[in-house]
Amino acid sequence: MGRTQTFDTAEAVRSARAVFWKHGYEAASVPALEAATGLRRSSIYHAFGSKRGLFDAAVDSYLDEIVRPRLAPLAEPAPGAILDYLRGLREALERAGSFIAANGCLLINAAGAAIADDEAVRETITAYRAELGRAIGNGIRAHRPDLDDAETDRLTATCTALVVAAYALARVDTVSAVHSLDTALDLVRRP
Amino acid sequence: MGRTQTFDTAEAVRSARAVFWKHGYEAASVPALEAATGLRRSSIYHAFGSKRGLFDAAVDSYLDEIVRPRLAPLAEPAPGAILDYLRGLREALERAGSFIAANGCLLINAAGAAIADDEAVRETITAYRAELGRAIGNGIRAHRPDLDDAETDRLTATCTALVVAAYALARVDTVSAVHSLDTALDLVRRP
DNA sequence: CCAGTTTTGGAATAACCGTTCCACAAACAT
DNA sequence: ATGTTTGTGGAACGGTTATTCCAAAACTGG
Repeated sequence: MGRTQTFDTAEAVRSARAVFWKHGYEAASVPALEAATGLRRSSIYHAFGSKRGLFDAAVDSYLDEIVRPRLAPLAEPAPGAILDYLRGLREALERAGSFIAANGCLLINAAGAAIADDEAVRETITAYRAELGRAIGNGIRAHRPDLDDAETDRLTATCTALVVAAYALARVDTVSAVHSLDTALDLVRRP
Repeated sequence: MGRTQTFDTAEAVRSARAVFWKHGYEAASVPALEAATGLRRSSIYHAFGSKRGLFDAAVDSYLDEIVRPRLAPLAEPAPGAILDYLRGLREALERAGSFIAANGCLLINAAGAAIADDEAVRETITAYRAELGRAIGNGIRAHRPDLDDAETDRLTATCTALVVAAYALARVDTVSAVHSLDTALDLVRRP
């Protein structure tokens, strides 16, 4: 073996994730990542290979620690889960201090940025959207077993798009973002 | 007076607009803007003051020449206008070579980028979303006079969000983007 | 305790960023 | 034709970018 790493990798990635989330990939400078993580350049490059490597780790961390915990309850056939999900997101978007209100979604932000020119990033975002859609579909099926397949699919597509739209505008227009989720809640509850 | 300008301002802005649209504000370098417009730095800075000044001109041009012509037909009480709008957007998103398919919406891309930290840009995007929502509302009222106010508002909000979501994912996931518009068409046509 | 291995601190790199400046070219007013 | 004003070409600016390199530090297996 050799010298042992003095920092906690997951914690460093979490700090870097906040920077990427707030500023986007291109505007997140290495000095800013150093400051946030408390690491020196050499440690970052040694551990992650490149700024891009750290970003990839941040995205994985984002999916595992932020996205999936939020979607997890939808996997179970609980009728109220979809409402809880939408209400939770709405509350997060409305709470002024919250990270998600100030910065939206790391991956949906990336979808409109230069980093999305990268094929691997595009695939990650596409897979994320698919995962979001499946989770919402599960939630809707559990809440509205009365709907037929076509109606379920339509409501799922609508609801997922409403969530995507809320994320896309979160940083810029809180009112629209929250309104988007209210509409989703309305549609899901509708007789 | 003095020496006359040798280039067409509107044409230069159009060229710059394409660069900002494709790469986003921060990733659009001044050399790239020089190459696209055919101007030298000095002419750009003389005419627009800064990279940011050129961006603002590009945004105005985007609204006047791209967004508003597309929304204009919705201002008149034509029942088919909303369907034409959604179908036109769908077609543009699906056509592989189209600029909008490759780059989405200049302003919605900006909403998730670092430039959105600027208050003036946020206001522009908020106003744009409002304009989009009003236009879609007009189109829906004309197409579905049977709906009451609450139903009209809900359908408008849903439809606008579906368009925003389509734009947000256009660069990354054409399938989802087109599906989002199909869902909008479906909802608008629904009995 | 020493040899081997890995991490860390810090300086150095070259390329690029947006912006400024100045001399020269070109047009209009007189 | 001359003086004045404005646009253009091109070099130069300081600052920042991501990345690399190397020597010193710290740990482990023998």
